[in-house]
Amino acid sequence: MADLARELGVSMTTISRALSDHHSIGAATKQRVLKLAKKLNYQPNHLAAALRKGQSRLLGVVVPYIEGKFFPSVIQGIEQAASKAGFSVIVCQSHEDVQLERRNVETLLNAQVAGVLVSLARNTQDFYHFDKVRSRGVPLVFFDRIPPTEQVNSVVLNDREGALQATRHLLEQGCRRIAHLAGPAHLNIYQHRRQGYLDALAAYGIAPDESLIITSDMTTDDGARAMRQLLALPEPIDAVFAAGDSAILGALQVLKGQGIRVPQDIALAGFSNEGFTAITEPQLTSVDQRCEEMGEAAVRLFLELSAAPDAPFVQRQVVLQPELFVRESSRQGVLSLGGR
Amino acid sequence: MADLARELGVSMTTISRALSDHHSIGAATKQRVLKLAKKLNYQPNHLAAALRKGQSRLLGVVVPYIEGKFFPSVIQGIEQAASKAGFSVIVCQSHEDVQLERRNVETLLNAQVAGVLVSLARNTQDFYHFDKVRSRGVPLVFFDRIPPTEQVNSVVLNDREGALQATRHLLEQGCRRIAHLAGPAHLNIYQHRRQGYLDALAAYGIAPDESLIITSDMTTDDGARAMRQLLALPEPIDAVFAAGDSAILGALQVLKGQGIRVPQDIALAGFSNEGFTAITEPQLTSVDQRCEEMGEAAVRLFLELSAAPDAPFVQRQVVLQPELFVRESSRQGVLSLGGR
DNA sequence: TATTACTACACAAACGTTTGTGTAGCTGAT
DNA sequence: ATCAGCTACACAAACGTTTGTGTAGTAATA
Repeated sequence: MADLARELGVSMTTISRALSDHHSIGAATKQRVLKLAKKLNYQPNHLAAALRKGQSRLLGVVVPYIEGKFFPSVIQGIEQAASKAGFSVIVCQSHEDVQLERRNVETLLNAQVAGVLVSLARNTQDFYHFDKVRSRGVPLVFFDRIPPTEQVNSVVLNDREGALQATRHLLEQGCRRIAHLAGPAHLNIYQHRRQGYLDALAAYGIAPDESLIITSDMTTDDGARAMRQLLALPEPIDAVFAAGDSAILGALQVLKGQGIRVPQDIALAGFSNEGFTAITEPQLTSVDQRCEEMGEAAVRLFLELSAAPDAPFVQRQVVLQPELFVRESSRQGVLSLGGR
Repeated sequence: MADLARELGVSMTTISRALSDHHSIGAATKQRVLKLAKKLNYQPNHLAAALRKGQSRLLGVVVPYIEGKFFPSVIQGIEQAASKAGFSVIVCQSHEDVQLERRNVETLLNAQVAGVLVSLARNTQDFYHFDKVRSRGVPLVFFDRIPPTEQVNSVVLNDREGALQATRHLLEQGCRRIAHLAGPAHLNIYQHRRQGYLDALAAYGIAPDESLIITSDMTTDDGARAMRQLLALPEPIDAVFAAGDSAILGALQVLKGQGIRVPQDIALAGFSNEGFTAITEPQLTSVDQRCEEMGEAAVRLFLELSAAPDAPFVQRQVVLQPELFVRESSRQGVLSLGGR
């Protein structure tokens, strides 16, 4: 900047204001500055600016992990929206551990991020570590896995609706004894998916049967275990809706191992629309989570918050609508061909 | 820091040096400073330090994308090793686009990252945008997809060895007409995999047949297309080795669609050991890439480089050994059962 | 004519650290 | 007695921006 100022015979103030399009700089001067900046290949030092302004162009993201489809896709969406707004993204993983989550939040604050986007770790039950974020006036947005009670800004999928769609779909296929593989109840998403399952049953006048609802951590193994348990029931089931695709995959593997036909004998539906749902045989019906939209929405929310830094807190929540992808594991055509 | 200095009646210099364990500060003073810092919950402003030192505790990473298994896992490894060394990671995607890659590198430099780790975009053919990184004295490490000719520090998989193992395995199963689905030749990895394939054939005294080598972008569709092309050959093949798992998946789908038995009629092997290789039927044999080790190695290399900032440039390369995961799509037991 | 308002710019302080240089007292070797 | 080499600390200048305040000159309004 000093070079530019010297070259043009103006002060650094003028340079700075010209570059940031300040109103008190004449259009002609702005042009001259911009042109010379390009010519000298001037690279602004964001660090200095951040230091002075107490705020950087970095956006901090904390996720439990970045495997599978969901979180990478959300991050993808975040990245895209953020870079459009001139922000860079810094991603941390909590590895499903509150302690690491706390450390991550500290790290991000120390990096003077402009905002923090968080999806909670599985075992996060208290939320004091986020107070510091708020008290520093840094916009805070939760996505997907959000604190159950706290007053926070968040963007979530309508998990209940997704589960309801999937379960209703199974009902429409003629299934009546539908089991549910549920996830840890203290995570909002699993709670809502379970509720959607129950609501769909209720709409068909079916009383919920607790022995058909199996709660676990939703891994493939958990799904397999649960499926075996369900097969051992005296009265056979005719469908399974799982709150996650890994679990339903485990279930599918058990069924195939025992020669039980899917969907003819038992229909399956999962949640997340993971990549492998289109690879298994039969392909798995699943609820798509609008991952990228979720990322974009989170960034949008952040931008709104940071546009009005000290506006009084108003809780905002964006709710995305899921979409059911019907595949072979539950398809009607196949069911009727199965001659049930 | 000013608070600390005032409280203890010393200068800020002393505080700063005490905190960074400078030799010219007495042990007693250091203790006092550290204790008070903890008590007042002093949070260092890394930005200011970075500005002053011209270097932050951020590590920049540029990858083509973060889907599938490979890059997320590498990033995982990077993250782990970096945080152990007190660095945070900032990830950018080039989306396989040189232009974006260039922009990403600029962004990272502007963020004053301490180092840059890069895996090249598919269409990156010139490397001027990395000169700026070097000229600023910022350590630069390439991983997996590296510039073919340039003198650079890098960590790569022994792709040739992996391909050789896979092809030799197919040969050991009795296959003799083995096709190869190759990737873009200007990317080192695909070149080496192709070479490994050729070397394995040579070791068995088999002359390469150009009509059996099909080059593409290695998507699932590409794999399917290639498989159809191979099936149309006058002389039938008995195995396919693909330089990527997506392509071999496409091939598998075509084979199953046509009722051709795998591995009895045609054996398959892929590369990457993607998650879905254990889900398909039959499960797919594939070469594992040691993703996390690659990330760790890249960080280690970076740390070495930044430990000796202005040492004369010595090209360093870490070569990781791949591991072949043999699964049903190529298993001997099944082959012999197939009665060939 | 006086007041206000706007344009166009410069001065200099601030952001929170790090670090080269300076100083003073002390120890041990020459 | 002198010098070198240590320890232990303070001063003040940097790092590259942003921004409140000040100062002119010009135009519009009262």
